[in-house]
Amino acid sequence: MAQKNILKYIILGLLNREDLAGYDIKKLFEEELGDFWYSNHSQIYPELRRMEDDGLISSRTELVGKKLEKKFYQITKDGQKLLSAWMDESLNPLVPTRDEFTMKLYLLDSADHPLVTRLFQEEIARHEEKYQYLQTRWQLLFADESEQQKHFGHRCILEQAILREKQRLDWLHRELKKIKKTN
Amino acid sequence: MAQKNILKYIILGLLNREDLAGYDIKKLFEEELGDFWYSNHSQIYPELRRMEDDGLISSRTELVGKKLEKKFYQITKDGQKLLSAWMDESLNPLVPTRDEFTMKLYLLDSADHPLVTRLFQEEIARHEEKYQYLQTRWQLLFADESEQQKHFGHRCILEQAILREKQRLDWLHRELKKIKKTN
DNA sequence: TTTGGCATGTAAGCCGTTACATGATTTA
DNA sequence: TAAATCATGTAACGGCTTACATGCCAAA
Repeated sequence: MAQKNILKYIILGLLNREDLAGYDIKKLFEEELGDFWYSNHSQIYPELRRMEDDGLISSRTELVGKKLEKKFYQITKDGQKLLSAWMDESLNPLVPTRDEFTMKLYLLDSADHPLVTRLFQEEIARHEEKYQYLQTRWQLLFADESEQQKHFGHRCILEQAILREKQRLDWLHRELKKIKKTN
Repeated sequence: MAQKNILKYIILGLLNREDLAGYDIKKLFEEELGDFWYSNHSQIYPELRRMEDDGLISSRTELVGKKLEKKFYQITKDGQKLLSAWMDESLNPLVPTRDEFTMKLYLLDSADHPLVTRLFQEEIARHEEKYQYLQTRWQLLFADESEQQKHFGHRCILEQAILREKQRLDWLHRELKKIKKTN
């Protein structure tokens, strides 16, 4: 059984707000949700088909231009029932994070190891980049105060992601300083 | 290809410090590393076998009691080479977190929804429990100052995990307060 | 003597990634 | 008109979880 198929419920949740095509869902993951959930299109399309077979969603086709077909899905009554059951359910157990940086640090097993500094610098650089990107995005989307109240969910995710990066960076810088002192 | 087989390198890193049996590795994941890496024993044992077939590790058997056999693995020269190559390599791209709580919150799409408060309370409760557990563990292991200098890696992981839980809890409490005000 | 922990495996199957594949539309 | 983006799929495979399975040892 492996993990619960949570993607299914997330798709239901998205379709519960508006009709979407597979491509739209993919875009949402890339541009809005990706920091807390992500699926590739190669997982999305087959899932949509299965969900339609199961009667959780239905589809209609619209033309883009003259030939290109876009398949919009809408949630059904059954889908809504299943969605609200999931919403009512208690959360699944926390899955353990898998953090390659921390494991490397753990395995070096000493603050003196010559690789430690480089490891920190690499981790700092990648989080710095991400942090900058997220900040730019926030400016773009929510700097205008009239937008503050709208997009509750989107803002919630983006701000959480920004905070997470900031806290990570702070910790990394603190630890690196400590390490440099002892050497 | 999916993900890189990082478990392999972690096992190598562990065996590079001391000989271990599969069960010992399992125990390490459960008691020491679990917050930043975890694998089930059903993944560990076959992996060890493959690694031995590939000449990265070798094994010897010791008796526990009169009949029970325990298979200790040690790292080979080839294993050490591969380990140090991995250590020198740059980190793999960050994998996106999958966070069911945040997705549910996102999908409720409003601070007013009756489920929001319950959702927060549930998330707070589970992180509170974890936080308490981790704190107890720190006390147990590192309260004695003579232990402070030892176990660099273990302490690093435990303290990181504690900080993460604390920051998460702080955020949850802050947001919950905000939400209650607007209602 | 029973219970819990030690110790090592195998099998089925889902989740997710990577790669393969194709074609239309829009934009620079 | 070329490049980027829109749009939808399939195939192969590895990682990981869950469940099945067995037996020994130590401690209460």
